Amino acid sequence: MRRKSTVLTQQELEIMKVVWEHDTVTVRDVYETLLKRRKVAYTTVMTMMKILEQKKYLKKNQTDRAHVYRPAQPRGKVIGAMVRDFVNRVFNGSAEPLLVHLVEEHDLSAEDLEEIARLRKDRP
Amino acid sequence: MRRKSTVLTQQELEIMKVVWEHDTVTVRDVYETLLKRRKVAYTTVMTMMKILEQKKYLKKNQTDRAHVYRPAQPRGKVIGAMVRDFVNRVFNGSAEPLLVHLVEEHDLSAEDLEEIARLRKDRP
DNA sequence: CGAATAGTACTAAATAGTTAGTATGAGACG
DNA sequence: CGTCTCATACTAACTATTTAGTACTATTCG
Repeated sequence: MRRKSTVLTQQELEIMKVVWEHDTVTVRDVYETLLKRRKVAYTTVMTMMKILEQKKYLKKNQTDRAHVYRPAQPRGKVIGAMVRDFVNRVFNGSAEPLLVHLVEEHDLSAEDLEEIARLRKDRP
Repeated sequence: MRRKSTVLTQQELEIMKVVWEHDTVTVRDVYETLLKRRKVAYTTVMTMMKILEQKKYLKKNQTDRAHVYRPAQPRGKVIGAMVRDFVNRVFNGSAEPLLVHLVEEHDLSAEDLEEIARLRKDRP
């Protein structure tokens, strides 16, 4: 089936989170991790992981019995794309308004911000 | 049809952006604004606005000929909910990693951050 | 060996979201 | 007054995403 979304969809993200945590996984690994949180079928996880492979988020290599999957792209890059997509869609591409929301609605102190600012200065 | 998403979907957001810009709109107003950007049918816009009314994002009052819609919730509140949802889904609820992404991937200077921090200090 | 187990591929279908057509009615207007 | 225009309600259908069943193959193990 053709997929439209360029960034990860909700369920794809859930699976990628598990993959990034473990770095190297089988379908069973992901299945069992997800099962702890919610009911899901093994084949559902398999289907999603196949889609993720087609979309170049995962790569697999046949080790012995089961396929072994690993991330095809670093976490930071993928999440970064999601952030950029969100900023584009919701804030028409400008990050400042999002910052303001974060400061107002989450408990971010001035100190948090200063620390980030410091980090920014160190790596210009 | 039953809707699942609690926050605004992509197309719902596009329409709400137009509504917030104008504050008081008819279906035709929104339709014509959207048309400038992409092909869309009048009835499509109408359907979406009806859904938005059901979801309590819009309220309408029959003024004379056409229904007049206005936002049922302030922009900041709705966008804030979207930000919170995003932070929950992508960052498991913690805002700091999102901040780091914003700093690294968008062109946010240390000065920007300091200004936000100042704003934060003024309104604790 | 032969049954149970674990894995994959292929396929189907349910759910969510988006788009738009058709019927219908009320007011404008020649 | 009959017709044109614009608006709505209802409905249908398409696309995207998610979920999972079934058939088949290889491996394990008593």
